[in-house]
Amino acid sequence: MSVRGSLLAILDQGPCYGYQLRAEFDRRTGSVWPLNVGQIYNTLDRLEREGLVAKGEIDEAGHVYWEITDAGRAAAHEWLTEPLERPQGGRDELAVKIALAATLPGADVAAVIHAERLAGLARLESLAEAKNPRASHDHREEFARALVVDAMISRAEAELRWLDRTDERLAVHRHHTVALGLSKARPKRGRPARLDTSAA
Amino acid sequence: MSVRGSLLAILDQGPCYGYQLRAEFDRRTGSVWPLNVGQIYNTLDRLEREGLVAKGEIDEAGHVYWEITDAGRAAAHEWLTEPLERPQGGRDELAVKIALAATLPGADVAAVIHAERLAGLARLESLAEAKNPRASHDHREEFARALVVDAMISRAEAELRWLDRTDERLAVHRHHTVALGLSKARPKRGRPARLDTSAA
DNA sequence: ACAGCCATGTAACTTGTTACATGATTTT
DNA sequence: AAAATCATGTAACAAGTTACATGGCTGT
Repeated sequence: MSVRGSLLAILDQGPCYGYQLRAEFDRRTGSVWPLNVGQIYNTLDRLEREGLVAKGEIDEAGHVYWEITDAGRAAAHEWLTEPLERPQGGRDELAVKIALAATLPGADVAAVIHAERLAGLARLESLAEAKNPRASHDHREEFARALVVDAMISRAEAELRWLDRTDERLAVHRHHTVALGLSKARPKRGRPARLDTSAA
Repeated sequence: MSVRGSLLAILDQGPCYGYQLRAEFDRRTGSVWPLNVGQIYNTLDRLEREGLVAKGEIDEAGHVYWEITDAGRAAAHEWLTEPLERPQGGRDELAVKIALAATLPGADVAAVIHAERLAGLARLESLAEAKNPRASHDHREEFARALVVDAMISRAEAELRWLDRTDERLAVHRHHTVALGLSKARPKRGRPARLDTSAA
């Protein structure tokens, strides 16, 4: 919902045309996440379908301006006011992967963790570089960039710490079995059925 | 890709039928993210289209078993081996929202941050509760649950810290202007055009 | 003249997600 | 007999993402 919400919030400041919206999004997020222009037009169409924005005038230069509707204003306000809904299946990709790996008899969890750890460190490094102020930027855009990069660093560090903790935990519990074969305790009542590469 | 990858990784252990796959996924992730069964069948169909899995035998009880193909095995291996690709537009929803709010002349950033902070604390609290071992579980499933819950706590804490830092930073820089009106510096060459609810 | 940015759009696709329909079998 | 669980599926949607087509204008 971040593109959706962002466009609404920006349009709440006044009519904009598509290409301009991208520029606004970029400015306001420190140009950290380049946004494909096509997506702007897609999203505008979808927002129009929902009655949250409307096609407005076209100026002499041919720019197609979009305006926010009352419903759109309400939606923008809600997006800002209400805390982000973490969708039901807000799965943490990394956690899923490591948890899976830890329970697969065949897999080398330590190697998986190590690979992710390296990638995390690399990411951190490039983020540290991205932190250095850019040259030609507006100082407000620079500020936005700092916020955003800081968030990414924060998250990356948290992931690394978690990976380390998990690695240790696994090392400690290594002598216990963590691996899970395909469950033999099948549902209630089909006759048992087949297979089992299990190693429990 | 976490459902996709998980199914492949599980099927790599041996053939399973749909309903069973959900049980396996749940067990291996501590039942933290309940997975709609329908999605299993959807995903299996999609994986079949890609040639990564194939419909296998049906046992006496009527269970439709799925098998992994060689290509599927390769994909599963890659999913585990290669660090997760953070997609291009790997936008951090929270960071986008706060950055946007911070640059909108009209918005009350502090309030937005405060709301997210409260939500974050609430989440942390419910996670702390979710950390308590469940009764009837297998101890390995309990372990998986611990890993996953820990990851979520770790992330939630990181977000809270970032929110606090950001709040402070904004307070310090409050006297400087952070708000960004719609850019007057329009692209190169259309005649200026219209509007401006800007407040810079 | 040619490269490159400005600008608008379209089509297709991916992953995830829900809601619903259907029926068999257990459990109460 | 009713409620719950097992089990398989379908249809539709949401949000994001890319690749491509098209044209005008601008600076070199």
